[in-house]
Amino acid sequence: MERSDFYQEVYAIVKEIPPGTVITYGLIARLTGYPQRSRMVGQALYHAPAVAGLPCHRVVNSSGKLVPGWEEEQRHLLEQEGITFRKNGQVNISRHLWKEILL
DNA sequence: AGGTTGACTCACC
DNA sequence: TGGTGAGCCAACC
Repeated sequence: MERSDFYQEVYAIVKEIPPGTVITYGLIARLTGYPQRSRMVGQALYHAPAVAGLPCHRVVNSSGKLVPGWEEEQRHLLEQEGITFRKNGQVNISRHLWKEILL
């Protein structure tokens, strides 16, 4: 499996995340068939071309934390979709997780 | 070639 | 709940 293939799979999954839901790096890694590569999912998104128009603001880590250095704008985008946050500023994952993909 | 780094996660305190 | 430490893996010095 080439790096670009893995990246493309990640992008394909992220592209399908419905508005108003979120998903974690670990879950994306699982869906690609490489459950140990959660860190690589982050790399893929970091290197994702802006023109791809991916809803990468809907990807958060397993504790609900936002992307380092992008918290403010990301939070706005998520709030516009109806995502709610906890007191500590982290996404309320249990409520908004994209569950359909787990079936 | 070997050490460091990070958009991570899990198991334990 | 929240913090910490170990495991993780490919990219990048």
